[in-house]
Amino acid sequence: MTSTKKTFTYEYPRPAVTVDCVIFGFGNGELKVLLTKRGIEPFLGQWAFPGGFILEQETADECARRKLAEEAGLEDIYLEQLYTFSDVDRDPRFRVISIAYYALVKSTDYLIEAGLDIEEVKWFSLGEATALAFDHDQILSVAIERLKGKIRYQPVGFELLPEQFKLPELHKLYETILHRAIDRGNFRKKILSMGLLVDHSEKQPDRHSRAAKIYSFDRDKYESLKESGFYFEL
Amino acid sequence: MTSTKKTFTYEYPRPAVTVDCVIFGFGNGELKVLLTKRGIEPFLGQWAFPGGFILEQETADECARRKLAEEAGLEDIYLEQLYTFSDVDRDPRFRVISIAYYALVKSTDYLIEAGLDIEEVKWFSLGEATALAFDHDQILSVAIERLKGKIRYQPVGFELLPEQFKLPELHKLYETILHRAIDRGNFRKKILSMGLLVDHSEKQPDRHSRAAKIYSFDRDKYESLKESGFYFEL
DNA sequence: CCAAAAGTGTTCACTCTACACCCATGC
DNA sequence: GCATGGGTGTAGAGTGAACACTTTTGG
Repeated sequence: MTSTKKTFTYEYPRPAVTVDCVIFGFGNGELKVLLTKRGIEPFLGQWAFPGGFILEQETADECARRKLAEEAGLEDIYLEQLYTFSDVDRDPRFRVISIAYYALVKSTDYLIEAGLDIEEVKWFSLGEATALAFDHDQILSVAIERLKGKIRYQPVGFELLPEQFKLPELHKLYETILHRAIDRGNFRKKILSMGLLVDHSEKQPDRHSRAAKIYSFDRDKYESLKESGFYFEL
Repeated sequence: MTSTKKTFTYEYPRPAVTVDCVIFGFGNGELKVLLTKRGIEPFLGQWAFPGGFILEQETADECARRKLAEEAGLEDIYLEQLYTFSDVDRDPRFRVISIAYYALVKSTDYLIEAGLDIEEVKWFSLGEATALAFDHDQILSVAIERLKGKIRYQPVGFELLPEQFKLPELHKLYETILHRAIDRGNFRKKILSMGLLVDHSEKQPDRHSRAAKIYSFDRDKYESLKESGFYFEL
Protein backbone atom coordinates (compact mmCIF):
# COMPACT_ATOMS: atom_id res chain seq x y z
CA MET A 1 0.00 0.00 0.00
CA THR A 2 1.25 3.46 -0.92
CA SER A 3 0.51 5.96 1.78
CA THR A 4 -1.01 9.26 0.87
CA LYS A 5 1.14 11.95 2.39
CA LYS A 6 -0.42 15.34 2.49
CA THR A 7 0.05 18.61 4.23
CA PHE A 8 -1.98 18.77 7.38
CA THR A 9 -4.82 21.21 7.49
CA TYR A 10 -7.14 21.51 10.42
CA GLU A 11 -10.67 21.32 9.10
CA TYR A 12 -12.53 20.17 12.18
CA PRO A 13 -14.97 22.15 14.29
CA ARG A 14 -13.81 22.74 17.83
CA PRO A 15 -16.09 21.87 20.68
CA ALA A 16 -16.02 23.96 23.83
CA VAL A 17 -14.45 22.23 26.81
CA THR A 18 -15.47 22.62 30.43
CA VAL A 19 -14.47 21.11 33.73
CA ASP A 20 -17.08 20.13 36.32
CA CYS A 21 -16.36 19.14 39.92
CA VAL A 22 -18.38 16.73 42.00
CA ILE A 23 -17.53 17.61 45.59
CA PHE A 24 -18.28 15.03 48.26
CA GLY A 25 -18.47 15.71 51.94
CA PHE A 26 -19.54 13.72 54.95
CA GLY A 27 -21.69 15.24 57.62
CA ASN A 28 -24.41 14.07 60.00
CA GLY A 29 -23.72 10.48 59.06
CA GLU A 30 -24.59 11.20 55.47
CA LEU A 31 -22.68 11.52 52.23
CA LYS A 32 -23.30 14.90 50.64
CA VAL A 33 -22.50 16.83 47.49
CA LEU A 34 -21.87 20.49 47.10
CA LEU A 35 -24.01 22.17 44.47
CA THR A 36 -24.15 25.68 43.12
CA LYS A 37 -27.28 27.45 41.99
CA ARG A 38 -26.68 28.78 38.53
CA GLY A 39 -26.82 32.56 38.18
CA ILE A 40 -26.69 32.54 34.39
CA GLU A 41 -28.31 30.80 31.45
CA PRO A 42 -28.68 28.05 30.53
CA PHE A 43 -30.38 26.31 33.44
CA LEU A 44 -30.52 29.59 35.34
CA GLY A 45 -31.68 28.93 38.88
CA GLN A 46 -31.04 25.20 38.71
CA TRP A 47 -28.46 23.36 40.75
CA ALA A 48 -25.23 22.16 39.19
CA PHE A 49 -21.69 21.23 40.03
CA PRO A 50 -19.08 23.97 40.17
CA GLY A 51 -17.30 24.18 36.87
CA GLY A 52 -16.61 26.24 33.81
CA PHE A 53 -14.74 26.64 30.58
CA ILE A 54 -11.10 25.70 30.44
CA LEU A 55 -8.69 28.52 29.69
CA GLU A 56 -6.11 28.48 26.96
CA GLN A 57 -3.14 28.24 29.28
CA GLU A 58 -4.34 25.89 31.98
CA THR A 59 -4.60 22.12 32.23
CA ALA A 60 -7.83 20.46 33.24
CA ASP A 61 -6.44 19.85 36.74
CA GLU A 62 -5.58 23.51 37.10
CA CYS A 63 -8.99 24.49 35.83
CA ALA A 64 -10.67 22.22 38.37
CA ARG A 65 -8.69 23.73 41.23
CA ARG A 66 -9.38 27.23 40.01
CA LYS A 67 -13.10 26.55 39.83
CA LEU A 68 -13.16 24.98 43.28
CA ALA A 69 -11.57 28.12 44.64
CA GLU A 70 -13.64 30.59 42.63
CA GLU A 71 -17.04 29.05 43.04
CA ALA A 72 -16.85 27.25 46.36
CA GLY A 73 -13.87 28.77 48.15
CA LEU A 74 -12.17 25.39 48.50
CA GLU A 75 -8.42 24.90 48.38
CA ASP A 76 -5.94 22.10 48.99
CA ILE A 77 -8.42 19.27 48.84
CA TYR A 78 -8.31 15.78 47.38
CA LEU A 79 -9.06 15.95 43.66
CA GLU A 80 -9.08 13.35 40.94
CA GLN A 81 -10.24 13.17 37.36
CA LEU A 82 -13.45 11.19 37.03
CA TYR A 83 -14.57 10.84 33.42
CA THR A 84 -15.07 12.91 30.32
CA PHE A 85 -18.63 13.38 29.14
CA SER A 86 -19.12 14.07 25.48
CA ASP A 87 -22.74 13.54 24.54
CA VAL A 88 -23.47 15.76 21.58
CA ASP A 89 -26.49 17.50 23.10
CA ARG A 90 -25.45 17.72 26.72
CA ASP A 91 -25.47 21.50 26.48
CA PRO A 92 -28.41 23.21 24.72
CA ARG A 93 -26.27 26.06 23.41
CA PHE A 94 -23.58 24.31 21.43
CA ARG A 95 -21.24 21.33 21.64
CA VAL A 96 -19.58 21.21 25.05
CA ILE A 97 -17.36 18.41 26.26
CA SER A 98 -16.95 18.23 30.00
CA ILE A 99 -14.01 16.77 31.86
CA ALA A 100 -15.50 15.80 35.21
CA TYR A 101 -13.53 15.67 38.46
CA TYR A 102 -14.44 14.58 41.92
CA ALA A 103 -13.17 16.09 45.11
CA LEU A 104 -13.32 15.01 48.74
CA VAL A 105 -13.73 17.55 51.48
CA LYS A 106 -12.84 17.00 55.11
CA SER A 107 -15.91 18.61 56.50
CA THR A 108 -19.26 19.89 55.39
CA ASP A 109 -18.78 22.80 57.78
CA TYR A 110 -16.47 24.71 55.45
CA LEU A 111 -17.17 28.37 55.09
CA ILE A 112 -18.73 28.44 51.70
CA GLU A 113 -19.28 31.57 49.74
CA ALA A 114 -21.05 31.93 46.46
CA GLY A 115 -18.67 33.02 43.73
CA LEU A 116 -18.71 34.29 40.20
CA ASP A 117 -22.01 33.76 38.33
CA ILE A 118 -23.27 31.75 41.29
CA GLU A 119 -26.33 32.61 43.36
CA GLU A 120 -25.92 30.15 46.15
CA VAL A 121 -23.80 27.22 47.27
CA LYS A 122 -25.23 24.42 49.39
CA TRP A 123 -24.60 20.88 50.58
CA PHE A 124 -27.18 18.33 49.44
CA SER A 125 -27.64 14.81 50.65
CA LEU A 126 -27.59 12.36 47.77
CA GLY A 127 -31.32 11.85 47.78
CA GLU A 128 -31.98 15.56 47.36
CA ALA A 129 -29.49 16.03 44.55
CA THR A 130 -31.80 15.37 41.61
CA ALA A 131 -32.97 17.24 38.54
CA LEU A 132 -29.60 18.92 38.16
CA ALA A 133 -28.56 21.10 35.25
CA PHE A 134 -27.07 19.62 32.07
CA ASP A 135 -26.24 15.90 32.42
CA HIS A 136 -25.08 16.38 35.98
CA ASP A 137 -27.41 13.67 37.30
CA GLN A 138 -25.47 11.22 35.17
CA ILE A 139 -22.13 12.65 36.26
CA LEU A 140 -23.19 12.30 39.89
CA SER A 141 -24.06 8.65 39.56
CA VAL A 142 -20.73 7.91 37.89
CA ALA A 143 -18.98 9.75 40.71
CA ILE A 144 -20.83 7.80 43.40
CA GLU A 145 -19.89 4.51 41.77
CA ARG A 146 -16.28 5.59 41.56
CA LEU A 147 -16.20 6.56 45.20
CA LYS A 148 -17.80 3.27 46.22
CA GLY A 149 -15.21 1.32 44.31
CA LYS A 150 -12.27 3.44 45.34
CA ILE A 151 -12.92 3.42 49.06
CA ARG A 152 -12.48 -0.35 49.16
CA TYR A 153 -8.91 -0.40 47.94
CA GLN A 154 -7.54 3.08 48.46
CA PRO A 155 -7.41 5.10 51.66
CA VAL A 156 -9.69 7.86 50.41
CA GLY A 157 -12.13 7.61 53.30
CA PHE A 158 -9.80 9.67 55.43
CA GLU A 159 -10.15 12.56 53.00
CA LEU A 160 -13.76 12.86 54.10
CA LEU A 161 -12.97 13.09 57.81
CA PRO A 162 -11.09 15.73 59.76
CA GLU A 163 -7.39 15.15 60.34
CA GLN A 164 -8.23 13.67 63.73
CA PHE A 165 -11.20 11.38 63.92
CA LYS A 166 -12.72 8.59 66.01
CA LEU A 167 -12.97 5.04 64.81
CA PRO A 168 -16.78 4.92 65.06
CA GLU A 169 -16.87 7.87 62.66
CA LEU A 170 -14.72 6.03 60.15
CA HIS A 171 -16.87 2.97 60.61
CA LYS A 172 -20.02 4.92 59.96
CA LEU A 173 -18.45 6.50 56.89
CA TYR A 174 -17.70 3.11 55.39
CA GLU A 175 -21.14 1.79 56.18
CA THR A 176 -22.71 4.82 54.58
CA ILE A 177 -20.70 4.80 51.39
CA LEU A 178 -20.73 1.04 50.87
CA HIS A 179 -24.37 1.00 51.88
CA ARG A 180 -24.22 -2.07 54.08
CA ALA A 181 -23.69 -2.99 57.72
CA ILE A 182 -20.10 -3.73 58.70
CA ASP A 183 -19.27 -5.56 61.93
CA ARG A 184 -17.88 -3.06 64.38
CA GLY A 185 -15.25 -5.27 65.97
CA ASN A 186 -14.02 -6.75 62.75
CA PHE A 187 -13.77 -3.36 61.08
CA ARG A 188 -11.76 -2.06 63.99
CA LYS A 189 -9.39 -5.00 63.97
CA LYS A 190 -8.87 -4.87 60.24
CA ILE A 191 -8.10 -1.19 60.05
CA LEU A 192 -5.92 -1.14 63.15
CA SER A 193 -3.97 -4.19 62.01
CA MET A 194 -2.63 -2.21 59.07
CA GLY A 195 -0.75 -0.05 61.53
CA LEU A 196 -1.60 3.12 59.63
CA LEU A 197 -3.56 4.88 62.36
CA VAL A 198 -1.83 6.96 64.98
CA ASP A 199 -3.45 7.03 68.40
CA HIS A 200 -3.84 10.52 69.88
CA SER A 201 -4.96 9.30 73.25
CA GLU A 202 -5.69 12.54 74.93
CA LYS A 203 -9.27 11.58 75.42
CA GLN A 204 -11.91 14.13 74.97
CA PRO A 205 -15.05 13.90 77.06
CA ASP A 206 -18.12 12.82 75.17
CA ARG A 207 -21.74 13.31 75.96
CA HIS A 208 -23.74 10.14 76.20
CA SER A 209 -21.30 7.28 76.50
CA ARG A 210 -17.70 6.24 76.82
CA ALA A 211 -15.31 8.56 75.04
CA ALA A 212 -13.82 7.25 71.79
CA LYS A 213 -10.11 7.30 71.12
CA ILE A 214 -8.86 9.77 68.59
CA TYR A 215 -6.79 8.66 65.60
CA SER A 216 -5.17 10.14 62.58
CA PHE A 217 -4.11 8.51 59.34
CA ASP A 218 -0.37 8.15 58.84
CA ARG A 219 -0.06 9.17 55.21
CA ASP A 220 3.73 8.98 55.13
CA LYS A 221 3.75 5.46 56.45
CA TYR A 222 1.10 4.49 53.93
CA GLU A 223 3.17 5.88 51.07
CA SER A 224 6.27 3.98 52.13
CA LEU A 225 4.34 0.74 52.67
CA LYS A 226 2.81 1.17 49.23
CA GLU A 227 6.29 1.40 47.73
CA SER A 228 7.09 -2.01 49.19
CA GLY A 229 4.03 -3.60 47.66
CA PHE A 230 1.47 -3.07 50.42
CA TYR A 231 -2.10 -2.90 49.24
CA PHE A 232 -4.73 -1.06 51.28
CA GLU A 233 -7.98 -3.01 51.24
CA LEU A 234 -11.28 -2.68 53.01
CA MET B 1 -24.90 38.69 48.86
CA THR B 2 -26.53 40.11 45.74
CA SER B 3 -25.82 37.96 42.72
CA THR B 4 -24.69 39.56 39.52
CA LYS B 5 -26.93 38.27 36.76
CA LYS B 6 -25.73 38.93 33.28
CA THR B 7 -26.36 37.71 29.80
CA PHE B 8 -24.07 34.87 28.91
CA THR B 9 -21.54 35.44 26.19
CA TYR B 10 -18.98 32.85 25.20
CA GLU B 11 -15.61 34.50 25.26
CA TYR B 12 -13.34 31.49 25.73
CA PRO B 13 -10.91 30.00 23.23
CA ARG B 14 -11.79 26.51 22.08
CA PRO B 15 -9.13 23.84 22.21
CA ALA B 16 -9.12 21.10 19.62
CA VAL B 17 -10.19 17.70 20.97
CA THR B 18 -8.89 14.34 19.87
CA VAL B 19 -9.38 10.74 20.89
CA ASP B 20 -6.44 8.33 21.17
CA CYS B 21 -6.69 4.57 21.59
CA VAL B 22 -4.23 2.37 23.40
CA ILE B 23 -4.85 -1.11 22.02
CA PHE B 24 -3.57 -4.04 24.03
CA GLY B 25 -3.12 -7.53 22.71
CA PHE B 26 -1.55 -10.68 24.05
CA GLY B 27 0.64 -12.83 21.88
CA ASN B 28 3.69 -15.04 22.35
CA GLY B 29 3.35 -14.78 26.09
CA GLU B 30 3.78 -11.04 25.89
CA LEU B 31 1.58 -8.02 26.34
CA LYS B 32 1.64 -5.87 23.23
CA VAL B 33 0.32 -2.55 21.97
CA LEU B 34 -0.75 -1.64 18.49
CA LEU B 35 0.93 1.44 17.08
CA THR B 36 0.53 3.33 13.85
CA LYS B 37 3.31 5.06 11.99
CA ARG B 38 2.24 8.60 11.34
CA GLY B 39 1.91 9.56 7.67
CA ILE B 40 1.41 13.25 8.35
CA GLU B 41 2.93 16.03 10.37
CA PRO B 42 3.53 16.55 13.20
CA PHE B 43 5.69 13.64 14.26
CA LEU B 44 5.64 12.27 10.70
CA GLY B 45 7.22 8.85 10.64
CA GLN B 46 6.99 8.34 14.39
CA TRP B 47 4.84 5.76 16.11
CA ALA B 48 1.64 6.75 17.86
CA PHE B 49 -1.68 5.39 18.99
CA PRO B 50 -4.56 5.38 16.53
CA GLY B 51 -6.66 8.46 17.06
CA GLY B 52 -7.85 11.70 15.62
CA PHE B 53 -10.06 14.72 15.96
CA ILE B 54 -13.55 14.30 17.27
CA LEU B 55 -16.31 15.21 14.85
CA GLU B 56 -19.14 17.60 15.61
CA GLN B 57 -21.82 14.95 15.75
CA GLU B 58 -20.11 12.07 17.49
CA THR B 59 -19.40 11.25 21.11
CA ALA B 60 -15.91 10.36 22.26
CA ASP B 61 -16.89 6.68 22.40
CA GLU B 62 -18.11 6.80 18.84
CA CYS B 63 -14.98 8.59 17.75
CA ALA B 64 -12.82 5.94 19.39
CA ARG B 65 -14.69 3.12 17.61
CA ARG B 66 -14.51 4.97 14.33
CA LYS B 67 -10.78 5.46 14.66
CA LEU B 68 -10.22 1.83 15.62
CA ALA B 69 -12.03 0.80 12.46
CA GLU B 70 -10.47 3.39 10.16
CA GLU B 71 -6.90 3.12 11.27
CA ALA B 72 -6.56 -0.44 12.50
CA GLY B 73 -9.51 -2.29 10.99
CA LEU B 74 -10.77 -3.35 14.43
CA GLU B 75 -14.46 -3.71 15.32
CA ASP B 76 -16.52 -5.02 18.21
CA ILE B 77 -13.75 -5.05 20.77
CA TYR B 78 -13.58 -4.16 24.44
CA LEU B 79 -13.21 -0.42 24.83
CA GLU B 80 -13.12 1.85 27.84
CA GLN B 81 -12.29 5.45 28.49
CA LEU B 82 -8.91 5.83 30.17
CA TYR B 83 -8.12 9.42 31.01
CA THR B 84 -8.17 12.86 29.46
CA PHE B 85 -4.80 14.49 28.85
CA SER B 86 -4.76 18.24 28.74
CA ASP B 87 -1.21 19.50 29.07
CA VAL B 88 -1.02 22.82 27.33
CA ASP B 89 1.90 21.94 25.07
CA ARG B 90 1.19 18.32 24.32
CA ASP B 91 0.75 19.15 20.64
CA PRO B 92 3.31 21.47 18.98
CA ARG B 93 0.74 22.97 16.62
CA PHE B 94 -1.92 24.32 18.96
CA ARG B 95 -3.86 23.39 22.05
CA VAL B 96 -5.16 19.85 21.75
CA ILE B 97 -6.92 17.98 24.53
CA SER B 98 -6.94 14.22 24.11
CA ILE B 99 -9.51 11.84 25.52
CA ALA B 100 -7.60 8.56 25.74
CA TYR B 101 -9.22 5.14 25.53
CA TYR B 102 -7.87 1.68 25.92
CA ALA B 103 -9.02 -1.36 24.03
CA LEU B 104 -8.42 -5.07 24.46
CA VAL B 105 -8.05 -7.33 21.46
CA LYS B 106 -8.55 -11.06 21.51
CA SER B 107 -5.56 -11.85 19.38
CA THR B 108 -2.51 -10.19 17.98
CA ASP B 109 -3.08 -12.12 14.76
CA TYR B 110 -5.79 -9.79 13.51
CA LEU B 111 -5.55 -8.77 9.91
CA ILE B 112 -4.34 -5.26 10.25
CA GLU B 113 -4.34 -2.78 7.47
CA ALA B 114 -2.93 0.71 7.50
CA GLY B 115 -5.67 3.28 7.11
CA LEU B 116 -6.09 6.96 6.46
CA ASP B 117 -2.95 9.07 6.98
CA ILE B 118 -1.19 5.98 8.31
CA GLU B 119 1.91 4.43 6.80
CA GLU B 120 2.04 1.25 8.78
CA VAL B 121 0.40 -0.55 11.67
CA LYS B 122 2.31 -2.90 13.93
CA TRP B 123 2.21 -4.71 17.26
CA PHE B 124 4.97 -3.71 19.69
CA SER B 125 5.95 -5.38 22.89
CA LEU B 126 5.91 -2.95 25.78
CA GLY B 127 9.67 -2.64 25.91
CA GLU B 128 9.83 -1.57 22.28
CA ALA B 129 7.06 1.00 22.54
CA THR B 130 9.15 4.03 23.45
CA ALA B 131 9.79 7.48 22.03
CA LEU B 132 6.25 7.73 20.78
CA ALA B 133 4.69 10.82 19.23
CA PHE B 134 3.08 13.54 21.38
CA ASP B 135 2.72 12.53 25.04
CA HIS B 136 1.87 8.96 24.08
CA ASP B 137 4.61 7.52 26.30
CA GLN B 138 2.79 9.00 29.24
CA ILE B 139 -0.59 7.78 27.99
CA LEU B 140 0.84 4.29 27.62
CA SER B 141 2.10 4.14 31.16
CA VAL B 142 -1.26 5.28 32.51
CA ALA B 143 -2.94 2.60 30.40
CA ILE B 144 -0.63 -0.13 31.69
CA GLU B 145 -1.31 0.85 35.28
CA ARG B 146 -5.03 0.84 34.63
CA LEU B 147 -4.89 -2.60 33.07
CA LYS B 148 -2.82 -3.95 35.95
CA GLY B 149 -5.32 -2.66 38.45
CA LYS B 150 -8.39 -3.66 36.50
CA ILE B 151 -7.40 -7.24 35.83
CA ARG B 152 -7.36 -7.97 39.56
CA TYR B 153 -10.99 -7.17 40.18
CA GLN B 154 -12.73 -7.29 36.84
CA PRO B 155 -12.81 -10.13 34.34
CA VAL B 156 -11.02 -8.23 31.59
CA GLY B 157 -8.30 -10.83 31.09
CA PHE B 158 -10.68 -12.86 28.96
CA GLU B 159 -10.89 -9.99 26.48
CA LEU B 160 -7.26 -10.63 25.61
CA LEU B 161 -7.73 -14.33 24.86
CA PRO B 162 -9.74 -16.04 22.16
CA GLU B 163 -13.28 -17.09 23.03
CA GLN B 164 -11.97 -20.56 23.84
CA PHE B 165 -8.74 -20.79 25.74
CA LYS B 166 -6.71 -23.09 27.95
CA LEU B 167 -6.13 -22.43 31.61
CA PRO B 168 -2.34 -22.29 31.28
CA GLU B 169 -2.82 -19.48 28.78
CA LEU B 170 -4.93 -17.52 31.22
CA HIS B 171 -2.39 -18.22 33.91
CA LYS B 172 0.44 -16.94 31.77
CA LEU B 173 -1.59 -13.85 30.91
CA TYR B 174 -2.05 -12.98 34.57
CA GLU B 175 1.59 -13.59 35.35
CA THR B 176 2.61 -11.36 32.48
CA ILE B 177 0.33 -8.46 33.26
CA LEU B 178 0.78 -8.53 37.02
CA HIS B 179 4.49 -9.12 36.49
CA ARG B 180 4.93 -11.76 39.15
CA ALA B 181 4.85 -15.53 39.49
CA ILE B 182 1.49 -17.01 40.46
CA ASP B 183 1.20 -20.56 41.80
CA ARG B 184 -0.31 -22.73 39.11
CA GLY B 185 -2.47 -24.89 41.33
CA ASN B 186 -3.78 -22.07 43.46
CA PHE B 187 -4.61 -19.95 40.42
CA ARG B 188 -6.52 -22.83 38.87
CA LYS B 189 -8.48 -23.52 42.04
CA LYS B 190 -9.36 -19.89 42.57
CA ILE B 191 -10.57 -19.23 39.07
CA LEU B 192 -12.47 -22.52 38.73
CA SER B 193 -14.12 -22.08 42.12
CA MET B 194 -15.96 -19.04 40.80
CA GLY B 195 -17.85 -21.33 38.47
CA LEU B 196 -17.57 -18.89 35.58
CA LEU B 197 -15.61 -21.07 33.20
CA VAL B 198 -17.34 -23.52 30.89
CA ASP B 199 -15.43 -26.68 30.06
CA HIS B 200 -15.34 -27.55 26.35
CA SER B 201 -13.77 -30.90 26.86
CA GLU B 202 -13.19 -31.89 23.30
CA LYS B 203 -9.49 -32.17 23.83
CA GLN B 204 -7.16 -30.95 21.17
CA PRO B 205 -3.79 -32.61 20.77
CA ASP B 206 -0.82 -30.65 21.96
CA ARG B 207 2.80 -30.92 21.04
CA HIS B 208 5.10 -31.76 23.88
CA SER B 209 2.93 -32.74 26.78
CA ARG B 210 -0.48 -33.51 28.09
CA ALA B 211 -3.29 -31.66 26.34
CA ALA B 212 -4.94 -28.83 28.27
CA LYS B 213 -8.68 -28.60 28.67
CA ILE B 214 -10.41 -25.85 26.78
CA TYR B 215 -12.58 -23.33 28.58
CA SER B 216 -14.66 -20.31 27.80
CA PHE B 217 -15.80 -17.50 30.07
CA ASP B 218 -19.50 -17.45 30.90
CA ARG B 219 -20.23 -13.76 30.55
CA ASP B 220 -23.97 -14.11 31.15
CA LYS B 221 -23.44 -15.97 34.38
CA TYR B 222 -20.94 -13.36 35.46
CA GLU B 223 -23.40 -10.56 34.80
CA SER B 224 -26.13 -12.23 36.81
CA LEU B 225 -23.79 -13.05 39.69
CA LYS B 226 -22.63 -9.45 39.68
CA GLU B 227 -26.22 -8.32 40.08
CA SER B 228 -26.47 -10.38 43.25
CA GLY B 229 -23.39 -8.78 44.75
CA PHE B 230 -20.68 -11.15 43.50
CA TYR B 231 -17.28 -9.58 43.15
CA PHE B 232 -14.71 -11.01 40.72
CA GLU B 233 -11.28 -10.93 42.29
CA LEU B 234 -7.90 -12.26 41.32
C1' DC C 1 12.09 -44.37 29.86
C1' DC C 2 12.40 -39.51 30.33
C1' DA C 3 11.21 -34.73 30.08
C1' DA C 4 7.73 -31.45 29.98
C1' DA C 5 3.56 -29.61 30.89
C1' DA C 6 -1.32 -30.36 32.77
C1' DG C 7 -3.84 -31.18 36.53
C1' DT C 8 -4.80 -32.76 41.63
C1' DG C 9 -4.17 -33.08 46.62
C1' DT C 10 -2.55 -31.91 51.22
C1' DT C 11 -0.98 -29.26 54.82
C1' DC C 12 -0.49 -25.28 57.74
C1' DA C 13 -1.23 -20.81 58.83
C1' DC C 14 -3.68 -17.10 58.63
C1' DT C 15 -7.84 -14.33 58.18
C1' DC C 16 -12.67 -13.43 58.24
C1' DT C 17 -17.19 -13.80 60.48
C1' DA C 18 -20.36 -13.81 63.89
C1' DC C 19 -21.07 -13.24 68.01
C1' DA C 20 -20.71 -12.47 73.14
C1' DC C 21 -18.85 -9.91 76.57
C1' DC C 22 -16.85 -6.01 79.36
C1' DC C 23 -16.19 -0.96 80.27
C1' DA C 24 -17.18 3.89 80.89
C1' DT C 25 -20.50 7.52 80.99
C1' DG C 26 -24.84 10.22 81.62
C1' DC C 27 -29.31 10.17 83.30
C1' DG D 1 -29.39 0.85 87.99
C1' DC D 2 -29.79 0.98 83.25
C1' DA D 3 -29.40 2.46 78.61
C1' DT D 4 -26.00 3.77 75.27
C1' DG D 5 -22.18 3.42 72.75
C1' DG D 6 -16.92 2.22 72.84
C1' DG D 7 -13.81 -1.44 72.91
C1' DT D 8 -12.11 -6.51 73.38
C1' DG D 9 -12.07 -11.69 72.97
C1' DT D 10 -12.96 -16.07 70.97
C1' DA D 11 -14.43 -20.25 68.33
C1' DG D 12 -15.23 -22.09 63.85
C1' DA D 13 -15.36 -21.61 59.06
C1' DG D 14 -13.04 -20.33 55.18
C1' DT D 15 -9.23 -18.99 52.36
C1' DG D 16 -4.47 -18.57 50.64
C1' DA D 17 0.44 -20.13 50.06
C1' DA D 18 3.65 -23.55 49.44
C1' DC D 19 4.74 -27.60 47.62
C1' DA D 20 4.50 -32.48 46.48
C1' DC D 21 2.44 -35.72 43.65
C1' DT D 22 0.10 -37.90 39.55
C1' DT D 23 -1.14 -38.08 34.66
C1' DT D 24 -0.61 -37.67 29.78
C1' DT D 25 2.08 -37.11 25.74
C1' DG D 26 6.09 -36.77 22.45
C1' DG D 27 10.52 -38.17 21.57
